[in-house]
Amino acid sequence: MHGFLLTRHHQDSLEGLQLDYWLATDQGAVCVQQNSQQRVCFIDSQQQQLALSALQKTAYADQQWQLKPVALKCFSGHPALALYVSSEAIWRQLRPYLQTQGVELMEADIRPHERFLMERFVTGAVQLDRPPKAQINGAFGLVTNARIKPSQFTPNLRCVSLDIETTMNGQTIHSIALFAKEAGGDVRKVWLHWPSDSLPVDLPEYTEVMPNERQMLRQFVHWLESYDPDVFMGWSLVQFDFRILCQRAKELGVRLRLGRGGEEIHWRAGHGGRPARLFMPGRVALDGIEVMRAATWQFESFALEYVAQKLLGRGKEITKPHERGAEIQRLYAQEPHHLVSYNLEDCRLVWDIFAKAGLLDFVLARSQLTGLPMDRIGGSAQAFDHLYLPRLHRAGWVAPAFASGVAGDSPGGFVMDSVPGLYSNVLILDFKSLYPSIIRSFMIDPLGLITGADQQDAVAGFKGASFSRHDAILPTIIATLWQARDKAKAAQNTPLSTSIKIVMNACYGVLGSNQCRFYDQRLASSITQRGHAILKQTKVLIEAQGYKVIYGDTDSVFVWLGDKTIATEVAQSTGQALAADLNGWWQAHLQSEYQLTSYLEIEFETLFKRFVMPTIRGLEVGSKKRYAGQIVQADGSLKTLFKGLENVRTDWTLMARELQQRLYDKVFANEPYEDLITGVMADIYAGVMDDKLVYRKRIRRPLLEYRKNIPPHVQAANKTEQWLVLQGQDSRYKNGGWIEYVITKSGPQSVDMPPLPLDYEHYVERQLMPVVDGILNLLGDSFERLAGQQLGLFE
DNA sequence: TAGATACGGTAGGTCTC
DNA sequence: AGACCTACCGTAT
Repeated sequence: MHGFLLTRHHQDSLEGLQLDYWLATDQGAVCVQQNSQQRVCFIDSQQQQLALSALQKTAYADQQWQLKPVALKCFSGHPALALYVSSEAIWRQLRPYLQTQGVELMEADIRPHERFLMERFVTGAVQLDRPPKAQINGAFGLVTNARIKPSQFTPNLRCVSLDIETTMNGQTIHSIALFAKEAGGDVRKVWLHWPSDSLPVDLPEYTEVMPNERQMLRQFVHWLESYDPDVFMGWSLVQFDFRILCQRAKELGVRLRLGRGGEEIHWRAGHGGRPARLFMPGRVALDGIEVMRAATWQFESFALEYVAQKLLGRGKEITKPHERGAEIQRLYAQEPHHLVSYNLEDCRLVWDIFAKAGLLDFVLARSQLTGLPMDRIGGSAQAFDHLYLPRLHRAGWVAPAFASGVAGDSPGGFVMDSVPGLYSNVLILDFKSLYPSIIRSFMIDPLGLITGADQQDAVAGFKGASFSRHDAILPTIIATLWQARDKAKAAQNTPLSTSIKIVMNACYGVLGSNQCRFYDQRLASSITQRGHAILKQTKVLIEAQGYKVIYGDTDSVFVWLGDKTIATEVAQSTGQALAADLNGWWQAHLQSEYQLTSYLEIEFETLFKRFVMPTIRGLEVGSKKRYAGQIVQADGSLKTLFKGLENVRTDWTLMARELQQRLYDKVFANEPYEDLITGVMADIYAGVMDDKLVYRKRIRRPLLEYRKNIPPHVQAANKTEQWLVLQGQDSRYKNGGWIEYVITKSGPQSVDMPPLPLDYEHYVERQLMPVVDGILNLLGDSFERLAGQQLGLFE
């Protein structure tokens, strides 16, 4: 029998430590229980006496812990001892005590339910050695002490999209909506809490009206028990909807038994920027925002309205964000039938976003690759552990305790000085997954770093590192991921190839983070400094072919083919030929110089027909991480692409961003631009551009924490807060958030407040002029000249 | 319980003349 | 008033 892991927990039971796994299978939900398990961690044999005497001082008898030699070595080179503890309660006492006694515990942070999976190489899908026994109510199957193996099973999950509407303070729930698409048709359900005797009219047929909130919650739980979903989807689902649901249920004395074994669900706040967590055995709550971020989707705003508009081309039924809260209250009071349909529509939007963006496939792929639970976002360090530790143990080693490697800074990517100017025919060559390919080619590996130290044939790294050619684990993991990614790409499975790319890159990221147990300056530097060398040498090789490299960042080089007219096809084949040459050179070089196989792979990625590399503002030197260029799209049309420039910066006004787009288009097309600029300037002064003069910026901290200086967006927020008090309204910015503000003749103020005359001089000088001069100066022209002419006309 | 560094630009704030 | 430094934000890779 095969299944896919939904949730995992551990707890003390009468039979020792118990592990609970919930699986989705083709025969419904299955609970797998493993009894009599133990906590395990490791101790350096040098600390044996210290550990023993500390343990014997505790109140716990020998049967509750065991310290045994095992056939594993520590990174120190000494043999390791394993400490087994039979209950979580005792573990919680022993662990801090041993640590205060100076005993260093290795792998003590690996929780037993994770260790059980990883030591069996199980990530997302599992195979059971026996069928489950159906439970009395038939709702799920139970297996005790199964043997489990990894599997490639892909589940058919039963999902449901959830959304609630509440009063503005979240103290009362008006309605709860669920939506799902099934083969047999759409599932629609809205529970409306309506205390009055006179029922509202025109309610959609899927509405169920309940006389009070308590009964609404009960009915909601009751319905879900029989629908029995595997996955809840939503928008801020855990942070908002489940928080309110749990809070209200508690206040009203309703038990939200939504766990699959009848467990009451618990909501736990996140601490220190971490997301909130939900305890719900057997079901997964997926927040669309978190999943999209993890899948590297980027939006100017993750408001449901905005994402739906961008992705689906349709938005919510109530659009103005500031009025939304009040509008919902009005709807509930006056037009409950509209509130019901609005509530359901939000569910449907979330469902459609998940479908369109392939989010569920992404979550499954990621879980299958990393072994992390489906609802765990981020967690690169854990994903690394899940893949690395079992292989390390098989090789006979125990992972070091935290922060035991060589500390110190490691450089990041190498960014070339750029050659500013306006060009034709610039192409980008790009190393595909440079850091993973360096890890793979140069045998970068935490274990190899230890064992390579006294191996004659080791590969030299940086900062004194040398890496074993024989013991490397990470290069093998990368190789497997790399092949899987090529396969996913060939099958056009984007969610899968995206997750593989993220996991591969995270393998570098965690090694450079002192939060990772394998952190060592020599590991991170052997990757990044090798990258520097590769990029510099690549530039030399290209220039030896007679082309100029005008820029490069970390894994890319920008090659200028010369301003003569070149047919697109010719430029493209030049790029491909260059890439092929370089790949061949690196293969030969690594073989002859290091006797290594090169997995470095440079690719011709982009051809710019026209290209701008600006200078730093007010200087002659070229800028970095800022450029624009004109690409040829698949249908033959031209498109201008911006990187880093004002056009892509959300903290610049729409006026400046749009002007930059139109101005660059004109310059690339060799069209006159004067009228465009003077026209926009005239429009600003005429007051017809006011709605495009709004700044939007995040207030990243609570207002009171801005002490050293008060930037304009914070000034605007402070002013608004004072005004809100006078209006008798609630604070809006006290804890930060987003603010939209304008610069008026009496300073910055938010768009919430009654409008004042705008400071048009500010906008011309600080928004229009920088954008215009950014490109005109390269043409020997300037805004000053244009403005002077304009003034001349008026004189 | 936790991926990283590199970069540019604006505006606020301080120092100097 | 202008030079210089720093805080803050958003971005590239």
